[in-house]
Amino acid sequence: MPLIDPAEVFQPHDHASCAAQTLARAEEICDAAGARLTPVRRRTLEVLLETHKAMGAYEVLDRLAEDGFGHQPPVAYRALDFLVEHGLAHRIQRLNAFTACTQPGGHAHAPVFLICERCHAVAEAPGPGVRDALENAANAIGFAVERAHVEALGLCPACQKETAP
Amino acid sequence: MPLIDPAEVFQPHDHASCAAQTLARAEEICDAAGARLTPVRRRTLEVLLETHKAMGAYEVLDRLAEDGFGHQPPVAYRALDFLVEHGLAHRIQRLNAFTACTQPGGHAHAPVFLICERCHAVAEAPGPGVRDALENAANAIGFAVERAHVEALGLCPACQKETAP
DNA sequence: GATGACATGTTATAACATTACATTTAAGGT
DNA sequence: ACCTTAAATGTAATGTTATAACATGTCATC
Repeated sequence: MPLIDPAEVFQPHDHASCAAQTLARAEEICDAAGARLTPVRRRTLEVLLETHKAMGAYEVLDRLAEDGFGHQPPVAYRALDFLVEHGLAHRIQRLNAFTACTQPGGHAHAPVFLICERCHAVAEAPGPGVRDALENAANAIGFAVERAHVEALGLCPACQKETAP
Repeated sequence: MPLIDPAEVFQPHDHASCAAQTLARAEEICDAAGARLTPVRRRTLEVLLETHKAMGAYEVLDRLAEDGFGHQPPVAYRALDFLVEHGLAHRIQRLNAFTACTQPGGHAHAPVFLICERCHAVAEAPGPGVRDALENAANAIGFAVERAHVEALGLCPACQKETAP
């Protein structure tokens, strides 16, 4: 039972509850892993959860600084790294930016990212099918995949409607 | 008939001929497209072709400067952008770096990249299977994919042997 | 030989990321 | 409670990657 359906990310939804539930789930995950969701880390996740767009580290940093945390880059990068390590956020390579995980603990930590070029929202689609295909392609030449980044650029359902007519 | 088999990239091979053939093919492609493979651009491609590792823009820039071209970042970025636009090179998002295309004109311009974490070589495997799986995952939520970056990290065949025993 | 499109050179700066070191905080053992 | 230690945070300095903006040069075409 995903917290939010991938398709809903691109549509208006009860975002307050979407964010609150994800945050609650994040706390459970940290608890279970014996990891500490400290104030900066928690606040960083809250900031990322405000939007489904990816956010740059410096934008996060500005927000943290406003809240009284340090205003040097490592403050943001450390918190973001923690979140990524624990599967609570993802780095979007294509954008050099970060986004809160919408499925923490979900689909085997191997999502594919769908990045809308018009509204800049980022959704996570289930990755297993794509991973399998990738494994096949790699195995065919003897390459052993450890992890993969799959990022698609295109138009989300809502923006397709806006653009076409 | 690919210029070089993906698997060979990770093994010793006649690299001089590999590079020369690719360069020749690049010239044909530019000709056919009415694009000009000017001295900087050609030299940039030659530099990338020296190795199957991805190369950062500033490393390329240094090489160009040595050869008497300008030594400001745009010199390298413009040449690299040209090569990428014409399918003669690829940007590897994960590494913020560039690599010469080993299959110019080949497998529908939709390769998946295999990045060896030990020797840092980058190979291109045929992407269609992966693209199809990605299309399926995206279509399921109404997302229209325009292009995608698929990058796998792991160990190439040669480095698996080196590491295991 | 003027025009216009493309390509290159150069300056400056923006945007993203890390190293290194000092200080504080929290957890566990005695 | 107190000490020890590991983890987390703060801060300064710097490194790396990328682009904007504008000037100059080159070349094909008319």
